[in-house]
Amino acid sequence: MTQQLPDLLTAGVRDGLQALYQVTDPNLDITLQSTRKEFDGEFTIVTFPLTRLAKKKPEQIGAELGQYLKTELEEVSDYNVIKGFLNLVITDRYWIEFLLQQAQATDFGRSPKTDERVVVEFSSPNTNKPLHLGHVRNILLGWSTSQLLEAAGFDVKRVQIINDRGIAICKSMLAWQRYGEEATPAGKGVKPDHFVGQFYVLFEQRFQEEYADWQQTTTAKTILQDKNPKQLPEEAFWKAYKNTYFNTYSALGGAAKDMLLRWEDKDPDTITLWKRMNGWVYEGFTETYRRLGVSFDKLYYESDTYLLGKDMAQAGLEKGVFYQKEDGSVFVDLTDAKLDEKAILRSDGTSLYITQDLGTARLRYDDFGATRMVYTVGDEQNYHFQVLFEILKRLEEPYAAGLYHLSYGMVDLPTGKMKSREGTVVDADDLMDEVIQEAYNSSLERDATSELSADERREIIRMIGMAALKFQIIKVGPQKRMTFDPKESVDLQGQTGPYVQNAYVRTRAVWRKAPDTDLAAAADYQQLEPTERELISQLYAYPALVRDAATQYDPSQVAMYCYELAKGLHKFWHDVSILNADSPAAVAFRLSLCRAVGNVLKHGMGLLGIEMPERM
RNA sequence: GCUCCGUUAGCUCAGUUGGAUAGAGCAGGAAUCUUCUAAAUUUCAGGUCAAAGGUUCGAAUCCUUUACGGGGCACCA
Repeated sequence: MTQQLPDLLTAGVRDGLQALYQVTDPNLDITLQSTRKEFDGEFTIVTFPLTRLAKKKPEQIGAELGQYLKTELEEVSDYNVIKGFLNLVITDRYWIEFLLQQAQATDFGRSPKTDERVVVEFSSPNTNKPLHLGHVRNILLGWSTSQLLEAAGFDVKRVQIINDRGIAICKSMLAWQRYGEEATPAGKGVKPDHFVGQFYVLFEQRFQEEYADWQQTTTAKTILQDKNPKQLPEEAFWKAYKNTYFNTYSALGGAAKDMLLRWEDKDPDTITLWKRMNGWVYEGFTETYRRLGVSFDKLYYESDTYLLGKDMAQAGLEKGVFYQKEDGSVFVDLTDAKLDEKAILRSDGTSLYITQDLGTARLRYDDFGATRMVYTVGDEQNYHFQVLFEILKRLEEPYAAGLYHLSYGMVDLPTGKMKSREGTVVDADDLMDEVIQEAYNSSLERDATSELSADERREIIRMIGMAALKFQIIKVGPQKRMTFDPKESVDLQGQTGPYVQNAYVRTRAVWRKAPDTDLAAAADYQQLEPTERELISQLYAYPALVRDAATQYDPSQVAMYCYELAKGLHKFWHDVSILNADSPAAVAFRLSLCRAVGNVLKHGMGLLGIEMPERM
């Protein structure tokens, strides 16, 4: 049983083609796929592409090849042919031995560890407001991908870069300084990151008031007349003009910019205030991360890294990858890679966003020696990462071949885009509260956990709510833009986290009832029921699925797999009796099957950061 | 204007390197709890895979054009 079935079968097909038709093309691509549910068998060979080589009809090839494989391979018990499809049935003996010998292993699905190191970046918030639904998708995606890479054998380091400086945090600071009256989160009883966010919102409000007043001045009226060539309606014009107003006329805008300058000059009072307010934010973030069940190996702060990368700019110049313009600015020409010319340093020699990213990449390599780096960042930055990776490649950085932008689509609400200015942002903490409340409401109709303590029940309800939320988000492929309805779409039934949890709980319940069963009898089990055969072949596919999902950086595949496996378990549960089965062999075998399925469900959901309760 | 991405059932989503009659869940109709947890199972209904053309034995999948939606095109981040 050392050789995997797909390899064994394709090798068998090659042998068969040679024996039957004298075909020996080593480059021949044999199409092997898993058999659809409505047909008998577990693996299917597509014979259409073979017609040219064998010079026979697909049905005939299927029949001849099927007979050959049935005779030559002990693992193949039967076959059937439908048009150009040869469906192969694997013997019960093979499946039974696989289940009892391999699928019971606690490390089933895990690849052997290598010492290849990968850095996964995710979350990377700004420090001016609390985390919201968009961050939640980023965090769940980044976390589950990091788990997936770990299961695939990599040594994973999880990091985030915290955008702790800049004009945004200065707005919150200014608002607190002017209107906060020395208030503190503890004093107000508000979660500290939300507290800071309130001042960010307050700044925006005051700024809008100031802007509205200013629009009545004669200066403003002149501007509206002179600088509106497209004849936009007044409201639209002012909306478009807002940035210019902030930067040129606004007193509040000026004050915020002054604060940023003082921060850059390391003014002690400004730094003290900055540290204090960021401290509040980190306290709040820590709590949110804890509830989400994620953690990091290292945090990078933009205040430490925003000047990095100048040495990379210098190195690039020396290598001739970059060039300097007359005004002193440094550029890279990527037009031959179908990208643009991109600035690396300003004419005054200061860094840009991309410069910083070059420096940070190098810093991570120096910190961890990672040969791969994954950036979990929204798809609006696709172009930025193309440019970044291309530059790093040209600089011949040692990790350049292992860079990956884990790009994901925006999360929309049923009402449209989330917009912080319009107050339509779904807050991460509120969202978690809501789903857990929903799980609680739902639990009131049941009594399966009534004999447990209040604490234990609360813990189970928390797990169910979080599973619903996480599964809902992770099951959607990363690159896809998704719609999330915070009220209605957190279902607890059907294709959901709790559905999978329930399947696991069933596998545990049956074991609680029969803890001392002698499992040795399982080896005597002879004939598989259809649902058993289905479950085992699903288990069989798990290790390859984890590897594929990891190479594609796609946790949604694991989510879909867990759902399908849970569905198989539920059907099995409905169709056959476990503890009251006909023979001791059947009881032992089915208990073993339950254990293997339970292990895989727990492992797979664990990769997604979803916990499994013992009861629910 | 240039460029990238998306469009599959009323809604939310799957759909492997091109393969069988395009699949799930929710919502709607109908059944199934004295038996290992009914957060389950079974069943009915629901489709011009955005549109047109092309390649192929075979296209939701690859190519071209179009429509609609979104992103990106700073010495911003």
